[in-house]
Amino acid sequence: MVEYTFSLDSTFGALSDPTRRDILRRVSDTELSVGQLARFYDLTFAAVSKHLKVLEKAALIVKRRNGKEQLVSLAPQALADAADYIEWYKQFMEARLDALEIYLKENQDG
Amino acid sequence: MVEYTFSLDSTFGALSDPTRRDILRRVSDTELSVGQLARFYDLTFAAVSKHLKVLEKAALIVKRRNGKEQLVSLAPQALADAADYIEWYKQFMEARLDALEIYLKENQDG
DNA sequence: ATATCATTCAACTAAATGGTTGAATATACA
DNA sequence: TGTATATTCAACCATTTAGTTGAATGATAT
Repeated sequence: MVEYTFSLDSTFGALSDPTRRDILRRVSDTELSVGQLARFYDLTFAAVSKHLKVLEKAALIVKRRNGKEQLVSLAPQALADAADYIEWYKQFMEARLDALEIYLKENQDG
Repeated sequence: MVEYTFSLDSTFGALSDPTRRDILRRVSDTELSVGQLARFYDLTFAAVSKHLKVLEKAALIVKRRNGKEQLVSLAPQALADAADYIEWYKQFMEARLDALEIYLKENQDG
Protein backbone atom coordinates (compact mmCIF):
# COMPACT_ATOMS: atom_id res chain seq x y z
CA MET A 1 0.00 0.00 0.00
CA VAL A 2 1.14 3.49 -0.77
CA GLU A 3 0.81 5.97 2.07
CA TYR A 4 -0.11 9.43 0.84
CA THR A 5 0.80 10.71 4.26
CA PHE A 6 0.19 14.40 3.79
CA SER A 7 -3.02 13.88 1.89
CA LEU A 8 -4.39 11.38 4.40
CA ASP A 9 -3.52 13.63 7.34
CA SER A 10 -5.59 16.44 5.92
CA THR A 11 -8.35 14.26 4.53
CA PHE A 12 -9.01 12.43 7.77
CA GLY A 13 -8.41 15.60 9.77
CA ALA A 14 -11.08 17.35 7.72
CA LEU A 15 -13.52 14.45 8.16
CA SER A 16 -13.09 14.37 11.94
CA ASP A 17 -15.37 17.37 12.46
CA PRO A 18 -19.16 16.96 12.36
CA THR A 19 -19.81 20.43 10.93
CA ARG A 20 -17.46 19.69 8.07
CA ARG A 21 -19.07 16.31 7.43
CA ASP A 22 -22.42 18.03 7.40
CA ILE A 23 -21.16 20.55 4.86
CA LEU A 24 -19.97 17.68 2.65
CA ARG A 25 -23.37 16.06 2.91
CA ARG A 26 -25.12 19.26 1.91
CA VAL A 27 -22.97 19.87 -1.12
CA SER A 28 -22.90 16.23 -2.15
CA ASP A 29 -25.78 16.66 -4.59
CA THR A 30 -25.96 20.39 -5.22
CA GLU A 31 -23.89 23.54 -5.28
CA LEU A 32 -24.41 25.93 -2.39
CA SER A 33 -22.93 29.36 -1.75
CA VAL A 34 -20.86 30.04 1.34
CA GLY A 35 -23.66 32.20 2.68
CA GLN A 36 -26.32 29.55 2.14
CA LEU A 37 -24.17 27.03 3.97
CA ALA A 38 -23.44 29.43 6.80
CA ARG A 39 -27.16 29.87 7.51
CA PHE A 40 -27.47 26.21 8.51
CA TYR A 41 -25.12 26.54 11.46
CA ASP A 42 -25.09 28.41 14.72
CA LEU A 43 -21.69 29.82 13.84
CA THR A 44 -20.36 33.06 12.44
CA PHE A 45 -19.89 33.42 8.74
CA ALA A 46 -16.14 33.55 9.31
CA ALA A 47 -16.15 30.24 11.20
CA VAL A 48 -17.95 28.51 8.34
CA SER A 49 -15.56 30.11 5.88
CA LYS A 50 -12.70 28.59 7.88
CA HIS A 51 -14.28 25.14 7.81
CA LEU A 52 -14.59 25.49 4.05
CA LYS A 53 -10.94 26.35 3.81
CA VAL A 54 -10.03 23.18 5.70
CA LEU A 55 -12.20 21.13 3.33
CA GLU A 56 -10.71 22.90 0.34
CA LYS A 57 -7.13 22.27 1.48
CA ALA A 58 -8.01 18.62 1.90
CA ALA A 59 -9.33 18.66 -1.67
CA LEU A 60 -12.77 17.54 -0.53
CA ILE A 61 -14.61 20.53 -1.98
CA VAL A 62 -14.05 23.07 -4.72
CA LYS A 63 -15.31 26.64 -4.98
CA ARG A 64 -16.15 28.63 -8.08
CA ARG A 65 -17.10 32.25 -8.23
CA ASN A 66 -20.52 33.17 -9.49
CA GLY A 67 -20.94 36.93 -9.33
CA LYS A 68 -20.71 38.03 -5.74
CA GLU A 69 -21.00 34.51 -4.43
CA GLN A 70 -18.66 31.58 -4.15
CA LEU A 71 -20.38 28.30 -4.97
CA VAL A 72 -19.22 25.23 -3.13
CA SER A 73 -19.43 21.67 -4.42
CA LEU A 74 -17.93 18.28 -3.70
CA ALA A 75 -14.54 17.88 -5.34
CA PRO A 76 -14.46 15.37 -8.21
CA GLN A 77 -11.88 13.13 -6.57
CA ALA A 78 -13.07 13.74 -3.03
CA LEU A 79 -12.36 10.88 -0.67
CA ALA A 80 -10.57 8.80 -3.26
CA ASP A 81 -7.40 8.41 -1.20
CA ALA A 82 -9.34 7.84 1.99
CA ALA A 83 -11.42 5.21 0.23
CA ASP A 84 -8.28 3.45 -1.02
CA TYR A 85 -6.81 3.50 2.45
CA ILE A 86 -9.86 2.04 4.08
CA GLU A 87 -10.37 -0.47 1.29
CA TRP A 88 -6.95 -1.88 2.05
CA TYR A 89 -7.90 -2.51 5.66
CA LYS A 90 -11.26 -3.91 4.71
CA GLN A 91 -9.62 -6.57 2.58
CA PHE A 92 -7.25 -7.33 5.39
CA MET A 93 -10.02 -7.77 7.86
CA GLU A 94 -12.11 -9.83 5.47
CA ALA A 95 -9.14 -12.14 5.02
CA ARG A 96 -8.83 -12.49 8.75
CA LEU A 97 -12.53 -13.14 9.17
CA ASP A 98 -12.39 -15.76 6.43
CA ALA A 99 -9.48 -17.45 8.16
CA LEU A 100 -11.42 -17.42 11.40
CA GLU A 101 -14.45 -18.88 9.69
CA ILE A 102 -12.43 -21.71 8.16
CA TYR A 103 -10.83 -22.38 11.50
CA LEU A 104 -14.21 -22.52 13.22
CA LYS A 105 -15.61 -24.86 10.55
CA GLU A 106 -12.65 -27.21 10.83
CA ASN A 107 -13.00 -27.34 14.56
CA GLN A 108 -16.76 -27.54 14.48
CA ASP A 109 -17.14 -30.38 16.96
CA GLY A 110 -14.07 -29.68 19.04
CA MET B 1 -27.39 7.70 5.58
CA VAL B 2 -27.02 7.41 9.31
CA GLU B 3 -24.42 9.69 10.88
CA TYR B 4 -22.63 8.02 13.77
CA THR B 5 -21.32 11.43 14.74
CA PHE B 6 -19.41 10.58 17.86
CA SER B 7 -17.91 7.46 16.40
CA LEU B 8 -16.88 9.14 13.17
CA ASP B 9 -15.32 12.06 15.03
CA SER B 10 -13.00 9.77 16.92
CA THR B 11 -12.41 7.35 14.05
CA PHE B 12 -11.36 10.02 11.59
CA GLY B 13 -9.54 11.94 14.31
CA ALA B 14 -7.51 8.83 15.10
CA LEU B 15 -6.73 8.24 11.43
CA SER B 16 -5.51 11.80 10.89
CA ASP B 17 -2.13 11.11 12.52
CA PRO B 18 0.62 9.31 10.56
CA THR B 19 2.09 7.60 13.63
CA ARG B 20 -1.29 6.15 14.45
CA ARG B 21 -1.84 5.00 10.88
CA ASP B 22 1.57 3.37 11.01
CA ILE B 23 0.64 1.59 14.23
CA LEU B 24 -2.51 0.28 12.56
CA ARG B 25 -0.46 -0.98 9.64
CA ARG B 26 1.96 -2.79 11.94
CA VAL B 27 -0.75 -4.53 13.93
CA SER B 28 -2.88 -5.28 10.89
CA ASP B 29 -1.45 -8.78 10.50
CA THR B 30 0.09 -9.57 13.87
CA GLU B 31 -0.13 -8.80 17.55
CA LEU B 32 2.59 -6.55 18.94
CA SER B 33 3.25 -5.43 22.50
CA VAL B 34 3.23 -1.76 23.41
CA GLY B 35 6.98 -1.93 23.95
CA GLN B 36 7.64 -3.55 20.57
CA LEU B 37 5.57 -0.84 18.88
CA ALA B 38 7.29 1.93 20.83
CA ARG B 39 10.70 0.85 19.54
CA PHE B 40 9.71 1.72 15.98
CA TYR B 41 9.27 5.40 16.74
CA ASP B 42 11.45 8.22 17.85
CA LEU B 43 9.04 8.95 20.68
CA THR B 44 8.87 8.19 24.35
CA PHE B 45 7.10 5.11 25.54
CA ALA B 46 4.44 7.32 27.11
CA ALA B 47 3.76 9.13 23.84
CA VAL B 48 3.18 5.83 22.04
CA SER B 49 0.99 4.70 24.90
CA LYS B 50 -1.09 7.84 24.39
CA HIS B 51 -1.44 7.16 20.66
CA LEU B 52 -2.62 3.67 21.51
CA LYS B 53 -5.20 5.08 23.87
CA VAL B 54 -6.54 7.30 21.08
CA LEU B 55 -6.78 4.28 18.77
CA GLU B 56 -8.42 2.23 21.50
CA LYS B 57 -11.02 4.90 22.23
CA ALA B 58 -11.81 5.01 18.52
CA ALA B 59 -12.26 1.22 18.64
CA LEU B 60 -9.58 0.72 16.01
CA ILE B 61 -7.40 -1.53 18.17
CA VAL B 62 -7.84 -3.81 21.15
CA LYS B 63 -5.34 -4.73 23.85
CA ARG B 64 -5.07 -7.93 25.83
CA ARG B 65 -2.76 -8.63 28.69
CA ASN B 66 -0.18 -11.35 28.29
CA GLY B 67 1.90 -11.51 31.43
CA LYS B 68 3.74 -8.27 31.86
CA GLU B 69 2.93 -7.11 28.37
CA GLN B 70 -0.13 -5.71 26.69
CA LEU B 71 -0.62 -7.11 23.22
CA VAL B 72 -2.13 -4.81 20.62
CA SER B 73 -4.11 -5.92 17.61
CA LEU B 74 -6.53 -4.48 15.06
CA ALA B 75 -10.06 -4.37 16.41
CA PRO B 76 -12.46 -6.79 14.70
CA GLN B 77 -14.80 -4.07 13.52
CA ALA B 78 -12.09 -1.49 12.94
CA LEU B 79 -12.94 1.05 10.29
CA ALA B 80 -16.38 -0.37 9.63
CA ASP B 81 -18.19 2.91 10.25
CA ALA B 82 -15.58 4.89 8.38
CA ALA B 83 -15.87 2.48 5.47
CA ASP B 84 -19.66 2.85 5.43
CA TYR B 85 -19.35 6.60 5.48
CA ILE B 86 -16.91 6.73 2.62
CA GLU B 87 -18.83 4.09 0.67
CA TRP B 88 -21.84 6.37 0.70
CA TYR B 89 -19.87 9.17 -0.90
CA LYS B 90 -18.26 6.84 -3.39
CA GLN B 91 -21.65 5.76 -4.66
CA PHE B 92 -22.73 9.35 -4.84
CA MET B 93 -19.75 10.32 -6.86
CA GLU B 94 -20.01 7.31 -9.13
CA ALA B 95 -23.60 8.25 -9.84
CA ARG B 96 -22.52 11.77 -10.69
CA LEU B 97 -19.73 10.52 -12.91
CA ASP B 98 -22.16 8.18 -14.68
CA ALA B 99 -24.55 11.05 -15.26
CA LEU B 100 -21.73 13.09 -16.68
CA GLU B 101 -20.67 10.25 -18.95
CA ILE B 102 -24.19 9.82 -20.29
CA TYR B 103 -24.45 13.53 -20.85
CA LEU B 104 -21.15 13.57 -22.73
CA LYS B 105 -22.20 10.61 -24.88
CA GLU B 106 -25.51 12.20 -25.75
CA ASN B 107 -23.81 15.41 -26.77
CA GLN B 108 -20.97 13.67 -28.55
CA ASP B 109 -21.03 15.71 -31.71
CA GLY B 110 -22.34 18.91 -30.19
C1' DA C 1 -17.44 56.91 -7.78
C1' DT C 2 -19.93 54.90 -4.22
C1' DA C 3 -22.84 51.95 -1.81
C1' DT C 4 -23.92 47.26 -0.95
C1' DC C 5 -23.56 42.38 -0.64
C1' DA C 6 -20.59 38.18 -0.15
C1' DT C 7 -16.58 36.59 1.52
C1' DT C 8 -11.99 36.49 3.50
C1' DC C 9 -8.23 38.12 6.47
C1' DA C 10 -6.03 39.46 10.91
C1' DA C 11 -5.74 39.45 15.58
C1' DC C 12 -7.14 37.49 19.48
C1' DT C 13 -8.88 33.72 23.02
C1' DA C 14 -9.98 29.12 24.89
C1' DA C 15 -9.61 24.44 24.45
C1' DA C 16 -7.60 20.31 22.44
C1' DT C 17 -3.52 17.79 20.90
C1' DG C 18 1.04 15.80 20.94
C1' DG C 19 4.91 15.76 23.19
C1' DT C 20 7.98 15.58 27.54
C1' DT C 21 9.51 13.84 32.42
C1' DG C 22 8.97 11.48 36.61
C1' DA C 23 6.02 8.92 39.77
C1' DA C 24 2.71 5.10 40.19
C1' DT C 25 0.78 0.51 39.12
C1' DA C 26 0.74 -4.39 37.61
C1' DT C 27 2.98 -8.65 36.76
C1' DA C 28 6.76 -11.94 37.02
C1' DC C 29 10.81 -13.71 39.13
C1' DA C 30 14.36 -14.66 42.73
C1' DT D 1 9.22 -9.94 50.14
C1' DG D 2 11.94 -7.24 47.26
C1' DT D 3 13.42 -6.22 42.56
C1' DA D 4 13.06 -5.84 37.66
C1' DT D 5 10.13 -5.20 33.59
C1' DA D 6 6.05 -3.32 31.12
C1' DT D 7 2.85 0.05 31.00
C1' DT D 8 0.04 3.94 32.47
C1' DC D 9 -0.92 8.25 34.94
C1' DA D 10 -0.23 13.15 36.27
C1' DA D 11 1.57 17.45 35.56
C1' DC D 12 3.39 20.33 32.56
C1' DC D 13 4.63 22.89 27.95
C1' DA D 14 4.26 24.23 22.99
C1' DT D 15 1.53 24.09 19.03
C1' DT D 16 -2.70 23.67 16.59
C1' DT D 17 -7.55 24.21 16.22
C1' DA D 18 -12.13 26.24 16.46
C1' DG D 19 -14.25 29.94 17.59
C1' DT D 20 -14.91 35.20 18.06
C1' DT D 21 -14.94 40.33 16.32
C1' DG D 22 -13.89 43.88 13.26
C1' DA D 23 -11.44 45.50 9.17
C1' DA D 24 -10.39 44.56 4.29
C1' DT D 25 -11.31 42.82 -0.40
C1' DG D 26 -14.12 41.60 -4.68
C1' DA D 27 -18.03 42.05 -7.51
C1' DT D 28 -22.36 44.19 -8.79
C1' DA D 29 -25.62 47.83 -9.13
C1' DT D 30 -26.73 52.73 -8.93
